[in-house]
Amino acid sequence: MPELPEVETVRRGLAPFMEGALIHEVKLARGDLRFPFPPDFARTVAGRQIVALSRRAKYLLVNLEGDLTIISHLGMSGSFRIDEGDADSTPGEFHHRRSKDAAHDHVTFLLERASRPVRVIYNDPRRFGFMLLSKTSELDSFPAFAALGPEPTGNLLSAAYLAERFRGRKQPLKSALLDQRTVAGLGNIYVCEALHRARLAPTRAAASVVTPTGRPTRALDSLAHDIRVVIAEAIEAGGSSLRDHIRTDGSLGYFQHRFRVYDREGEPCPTEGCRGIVKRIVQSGRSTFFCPVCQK
DNA sequence: AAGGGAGCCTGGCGGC
DNA sequence: TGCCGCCAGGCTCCCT
Repeated sequence: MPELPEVETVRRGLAPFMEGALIHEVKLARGDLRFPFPPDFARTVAGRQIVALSRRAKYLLVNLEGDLTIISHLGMSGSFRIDEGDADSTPGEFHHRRSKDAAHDHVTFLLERASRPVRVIYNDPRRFGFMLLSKTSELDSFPAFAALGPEPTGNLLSAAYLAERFRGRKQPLKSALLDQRTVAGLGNIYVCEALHRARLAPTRAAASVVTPTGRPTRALDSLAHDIRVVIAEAIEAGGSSLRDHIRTDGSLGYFQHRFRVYDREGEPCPTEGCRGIVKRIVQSGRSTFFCPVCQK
């Protein structure tokens, strides 16, 4: 499921229910997901108030009082959902979905917010996700965060920065962009989409969009811009839902309808005036979708 | 030393 | 209908 726009959508969906809430209890259905939960995870977290929900790259951060943060990663199939009030009074459709998925409900947060009970449930069939703890004051030295590149939101991501990263690198643009040290939060979908918008072939060497003096080419200017735009549009659309519900209320994101190439093998290239057909290739074991005609 | 591939898991889908 | 192999939005480790 989750690249940056999907995690940001989850954060926005959870925030109204979680920020300011008191954690009464945490129930773990098993001792591990991708990694074991930290020792005494439930006991350490219980009794604290949630100060804020934030995000770094594809990580959701639950900032608690007392210099403690839950670092949550959704892996490939993780999702959160909210359950307000009595468990018995949930609507039929919701109940149906819940019972179907219950085998993969791994964590339940029992919260109280504004004197009302709220349950926040983490579900993850493939269990590639995880939850860890860090002192809030030491988050920057968390191993996965130490080397992260800039966020593609706002104006932090510049062509000059990418030129510096790409200079001298033979690695294909696709893999260079999937590397979280280049840009934080990009995944397979949005890398394919950004490269198409910038009309750059995913197989092209990263160094080929940098001039001999280390400056960005015009194509790289475009790429830096297109990455920011595609991420902003996807967040606006509530992310992309392929086979999973991603929003905390069970509704779907709709950016998947705006994919230009991702999962569109064999379809006509959407670039105006281009007569190409979207092609699928495999790079580093991952599917890449692109137009061999207009992406050079 | 950079880059490719395997592995971690389960579920859904297409093909036979 | 049933079974089988393939594929999936991420990340880390190991090998060359």
